[in-house]
Amino acid sequence: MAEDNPPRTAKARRGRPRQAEVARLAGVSQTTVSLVLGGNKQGIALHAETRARVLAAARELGYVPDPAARRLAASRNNLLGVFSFTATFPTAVEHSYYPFLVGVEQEAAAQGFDLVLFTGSSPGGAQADVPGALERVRLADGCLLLGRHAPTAALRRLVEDGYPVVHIGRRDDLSDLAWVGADYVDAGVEVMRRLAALGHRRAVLVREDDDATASIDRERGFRTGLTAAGLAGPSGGGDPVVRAVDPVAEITPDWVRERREEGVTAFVAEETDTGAVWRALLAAVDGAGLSAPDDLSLALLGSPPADLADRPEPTGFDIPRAALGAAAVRVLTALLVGAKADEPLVACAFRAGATAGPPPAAL
Amino acid sequence: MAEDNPPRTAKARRGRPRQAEVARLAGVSQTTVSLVLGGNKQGIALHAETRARVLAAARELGYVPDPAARRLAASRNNLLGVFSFTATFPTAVEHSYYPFLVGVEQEAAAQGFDLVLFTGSSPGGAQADVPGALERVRLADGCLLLGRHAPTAALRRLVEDGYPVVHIGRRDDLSDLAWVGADYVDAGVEVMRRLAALGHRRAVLVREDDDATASIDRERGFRTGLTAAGLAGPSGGGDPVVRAVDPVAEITPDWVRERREEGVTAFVAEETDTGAVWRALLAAVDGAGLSAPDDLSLALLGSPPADLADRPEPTGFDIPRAALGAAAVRVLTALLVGAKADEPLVACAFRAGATAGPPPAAL
DNA sequence: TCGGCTTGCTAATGCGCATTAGCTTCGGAG
DNA sequence: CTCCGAAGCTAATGCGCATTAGCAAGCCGA
Repeated sequence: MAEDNPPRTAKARRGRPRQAEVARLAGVSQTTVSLVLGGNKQGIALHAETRARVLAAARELGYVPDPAARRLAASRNNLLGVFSFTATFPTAVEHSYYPFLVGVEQEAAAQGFDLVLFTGSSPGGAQADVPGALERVRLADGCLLLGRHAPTAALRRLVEDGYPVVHIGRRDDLSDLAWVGADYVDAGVEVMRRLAALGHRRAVLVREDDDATASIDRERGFRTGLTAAGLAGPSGGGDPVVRAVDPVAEITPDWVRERREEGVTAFVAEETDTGAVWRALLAAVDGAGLSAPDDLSLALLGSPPADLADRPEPTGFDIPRAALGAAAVRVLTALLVGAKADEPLVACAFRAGATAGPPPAAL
Repeated sequence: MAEDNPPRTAKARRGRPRQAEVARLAGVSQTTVSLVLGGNKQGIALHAETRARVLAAARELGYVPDPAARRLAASRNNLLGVFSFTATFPTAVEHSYYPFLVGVEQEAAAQGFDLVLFTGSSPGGAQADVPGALERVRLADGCLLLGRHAPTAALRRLVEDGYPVVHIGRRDDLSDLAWVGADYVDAGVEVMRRLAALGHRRAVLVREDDDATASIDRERGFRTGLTAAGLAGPSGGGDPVVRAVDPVAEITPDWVRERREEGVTAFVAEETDTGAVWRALLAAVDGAGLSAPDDLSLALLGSPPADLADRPEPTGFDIPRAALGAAAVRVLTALLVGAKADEPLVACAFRAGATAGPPPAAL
């Protein structure tokens, strides 16, 4: 396979000029060229005229440093990795990491880093955890993790090696794993505070039967807010939190009516991947012949599913995805220089929406 | 596994493992490691067991090649660059490159390349045209370009150096620049063919007063299709193509009525960044008290603006953005192995939509 | 017995740059 | 006159890898 490429076409240029060629033109050494063009941060004495000659030569030849060589010599890549455990750009928009990436890219650019996208799954769909997949991220100076299904073992290994990793989304299973997350608790408290301010006295939360940290946090926010705002659950004494295994089957018009009879005027749902809980709640309220915000108030702990864009905007909060992405980058770059990041929680933005109002006077 | 690295703490392994460390673990030379991991394309004899030992050692240490070093030594590193001249992930959805990236990521993954996103312009707007910004892409084996405002000079330089670049979107200003684009001409012809098949005899195209290649191509598609389908322009003999400098001011209800009196039953608009032309046409038709597809037919050469999602779906075609991204990757990888790419045009998908039908019998 | 072949591996080199440790000169203090 | 230090520059080295040349055995036929 020894096809020698040196003898290119006469026209084809012999590559870009090197520092050595600039040096020859300027009558100095390559070292001097590097010094001049590199800004001479080490403060080595250089004659102004020499400097000028080098600069002139560089301009004349159109010299541009080779980024690969520069990075090799400086032993940094200026690359941040983004690893997601599903395709980073899935076709199904609802699972898209796009909003996070908006923030990631902005912050990375601001800090002078480029981004490398790794895909955890192979394209064919036969993505059964390619063994070394996660290891590839070492190519970058540090890496951001997206998605819930990070293989713990592979991850632990990276972390233990001292490789800088930041997980987007709260994550407590690996003690040394840095993460950033949305402050669901605080956001939930705020929502409950608003409901109380509107005059509500009794509320329930419908959530998935799931133990994702995000769900847990949202429930905690609800409960904390409930207490803090002086609210209560149904008068029957039942738990104000309902875990729905099958929302459609459990959150029925009758269920809504029963809760109302127990004095509940505010119904809160948590955001889920599919929006199933919120959807079920809306359907049940409709089915009961009621409507928000007149007959009762609805709130959603999170953002509504995209396909419900035509429905009235839910009262609740938005997860600041872009801000989370940016925060993750900041934590990561802090790790790169050995600093410990401070606050990993990013505040959610309260969304007034149109599904909550004062409770009906009748109740 | 032995802790015989003198200088390091037992705990902290400095940085990623090198080939030299893999070699030590496997009891071979760095050369052998490079051979094994590099696929040994030079066909040097290697014992299968040695190979296995090396692979095992590499896996154990989590070895990943350094892209910069690889690039420096071999001029390739399995990385494809994506460079855009505005933020790759802009907040404004209409300028989003997301749809392209879907295809780019899929195809790149399929071909075993990872992606480097070069953060071309900073979101803050601070570094409009950092001189060397484009040069950074040389870290990747080849690069995809997105966006219209690529600095021609910097680009020419890359191309002339033989660096593989593919522009997404037709581009003829740089003779040796490879590109992929949507086949607007063919798509336009198809739309006109359909209109003719529905019974229309006279049509007009409203377009921006703009010389973007995409606009030119769409107009060409319209004209070609008009002729091919045996259609004509207004009976008055005016040009069937209207360049609207200010669509809102020019495309009025009266204008629509006049064209209809000239026998025009099909009104075609081109897609623009803002959707202004299509919007103006819809407004004018409404204003004239007419409606599509009963009183006349409307077609849109391209996709409707997102905020008009609730309006009836326009008849027309969709630009296959994901397919374009994938095609761009294929062209790029072809360039990498020195092959010349064949067909840079990707077919658009006809969209039946709901704004076109047979012309009213009265006319 | 020996040259020639094959098999299996390694030493050495260089990619383009940044960095460090010098090596000259020259002016001035002693 | 020395001697010293600053000014002004360069040789040498290494970053991590791919690649080339070549070395050491083992084997075979003559």
